[in-house]
Amino acid sequence: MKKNKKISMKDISKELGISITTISFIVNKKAENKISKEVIKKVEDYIEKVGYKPNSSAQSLRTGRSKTIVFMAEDISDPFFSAIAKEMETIAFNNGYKIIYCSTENKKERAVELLNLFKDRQVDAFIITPPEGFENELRKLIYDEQHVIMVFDRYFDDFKHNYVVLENYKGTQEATASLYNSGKRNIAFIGIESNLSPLKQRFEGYKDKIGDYGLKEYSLLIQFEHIKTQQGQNYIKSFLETHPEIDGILFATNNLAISGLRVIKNKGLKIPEDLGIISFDDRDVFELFTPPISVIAQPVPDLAEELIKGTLKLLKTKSANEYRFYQKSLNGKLIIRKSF
Amino acid sequence: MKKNKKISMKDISKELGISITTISFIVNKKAENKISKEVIKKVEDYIEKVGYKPNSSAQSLRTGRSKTIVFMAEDISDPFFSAIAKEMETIAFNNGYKIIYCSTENKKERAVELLNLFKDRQVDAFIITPPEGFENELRKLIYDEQHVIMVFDRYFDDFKHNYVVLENYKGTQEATASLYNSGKRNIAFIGIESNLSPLKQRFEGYKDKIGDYGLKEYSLLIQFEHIKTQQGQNYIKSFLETHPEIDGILFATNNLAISGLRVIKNKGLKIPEDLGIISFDDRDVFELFTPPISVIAQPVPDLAEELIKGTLKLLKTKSANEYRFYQKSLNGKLIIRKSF
DNA sequence: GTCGACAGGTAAAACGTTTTACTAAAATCT
DNA sequence: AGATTTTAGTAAAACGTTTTACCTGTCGAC
Repeated sequence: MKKNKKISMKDISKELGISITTISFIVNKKAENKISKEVIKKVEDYIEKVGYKPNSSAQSLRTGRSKTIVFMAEDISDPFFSAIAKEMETIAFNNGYKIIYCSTENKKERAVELLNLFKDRQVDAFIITPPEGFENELRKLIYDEQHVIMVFDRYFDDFKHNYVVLENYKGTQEATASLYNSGKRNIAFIGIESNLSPLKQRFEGYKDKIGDYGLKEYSLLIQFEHIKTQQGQNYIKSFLETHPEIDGILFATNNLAISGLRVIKNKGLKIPEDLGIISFDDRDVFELFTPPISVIAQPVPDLAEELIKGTLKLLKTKSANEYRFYQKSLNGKLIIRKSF
Repeated sequence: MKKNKKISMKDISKELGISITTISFIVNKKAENKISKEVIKKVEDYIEKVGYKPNSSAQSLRTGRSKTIVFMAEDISDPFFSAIAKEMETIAFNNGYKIIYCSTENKKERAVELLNLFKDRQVDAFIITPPEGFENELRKLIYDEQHVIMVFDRYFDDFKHNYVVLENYKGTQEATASLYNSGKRNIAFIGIESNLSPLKQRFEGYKDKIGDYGLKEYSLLIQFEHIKTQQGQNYIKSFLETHPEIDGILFATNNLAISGLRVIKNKGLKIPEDLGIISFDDRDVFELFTPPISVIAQPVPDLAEELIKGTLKLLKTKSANEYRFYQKSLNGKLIIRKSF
């Protein structure tokens, strides 16, 4: 059983007869034109030999930076968010950062609670998927408390902030068009009742395109909490029964589509003959479904890269005291399968 | 713009004319029979008023404990692991712990690298899904370096350690039995070529049950890296073509089943008429598939709860210096749908 | 031979806690 | 009343870094 005393700079200092300051400079690569080559070599070799690693708590305490980023997702067990999380992880690690994840469940109170938990815990930056009604908290965080905040998936018009989002409007426009081009003329939109930017824009994209074609609008907006419930499925069911002429559906999110597909399956409707289907967000279930469902996919690796690189950049420029907003909007990708 | 100076114990001390020691005792609820009610009240009120939160870096530095747990999953974007992660998160938070996630991709080198990254970073415990060939590292970690390690999903016979796993053997026994009971007599096992305990035990469960029935064994073991690839699908395809008499398949993991279902779909085979199917691990795609696929589901919330509660318990008893192994084995749950 | 510049390095304060050992005053015991 | 214990509290060291300001010696220039 190994003697488990962690080695510190002081130990190295004593052992080598070199001051702690010098060790620190060398460890932090700030020794270049202050310390002689020989001393640097000596220290580096010794560090290598004994496997010294600086104590990160002490570093955080001294510098006020913890090399930690919090990713507050809507739901970290959702395939979309967990895929994003995984991509970010790697890049963050390679830059010496750790990521802590948490889920808001799209509840404002939960988000506030989590925020309070982390705010005073030496976190360098937040990547946040803000739930509805979170504007004011967010604004305070950014403008009053001056935290580094990257907003993901949605944004707010009323104040400037960093964000990485998707071109949602374009996405549903394209989706609606491809449903139209396959011959569908009674195209419905099933979305979520929400003021969040992506959900509104997806709806707008649909409406505008439908308007362009001079078609009739059919839409069903479901409350957030019913997306995955039986209740939600009931809404969809009666919506379809009220409008039997509907021959195409655009689902605003993958979870919505999954609920919808359950209903369609139960009712014995045929895709694509009775109903053309397209959904936002890809998931393996869509590819495996019979028939495979067409989607507007989000470019997960690109989003994740923008998110984390953007955040890292903000962190750098912040310490350089020249702050500029980081705002990116990426295009979705239409994947045509066999569902219309 | 608020003055952003963080408030510290020293500030409170000065403001209230009370020593830092006293403040510390009160903050840490160790004041009970040392400090008068009035002083406690006064300090608590003030803390409440100014929203003081202790600096966690300083706490970590002083105590050597960081209140951080690392969860090294096989792949954090896998639905199974991300579901586990999310459940653990909440419980950990409520106990004042943060979780940092990372993915080994089932690669030993990656795991070692991650471990080195975290080992010297003031982490209180590790929850690890060890990749193949990780035994020795793990043993060192536990016995030489005396870290708090909880092993998840798999375990090793050669040395004692904490774990939370599933009753995999029972699971495939049951699965094989239900395939048999539905009339299938040429039941194949499609698994993964691996020495990891769950994969071996799942295979054993199948083999023993098949032996009990006096049936012929059919099995295909795929390498880890081919599970999700086209290559893997090709293996499955030719396996099925070599043994056209197969009328039932037990898939050892969900990802394997997904690859298998793609093949089955492409070949135009009918489930359950041509082929009865059952898979390990539930996923929404199985429920939505046509026909819905039966599974042995893992009890995710229970597993997560055991994992995190077990780890927290180890952390407590470790500081109390009475260490006992925490070993739990939970039962899977057979969910019969329409696939045989 | 004095001045300045530079190279190579160090001492010590500070970051914000926790915790040990101590004290002064009050209460209790004998 | 004197000794002892209890109550209520505090001073100061320590955790392991980073960073500022300083020091010492050497060399070249004048």
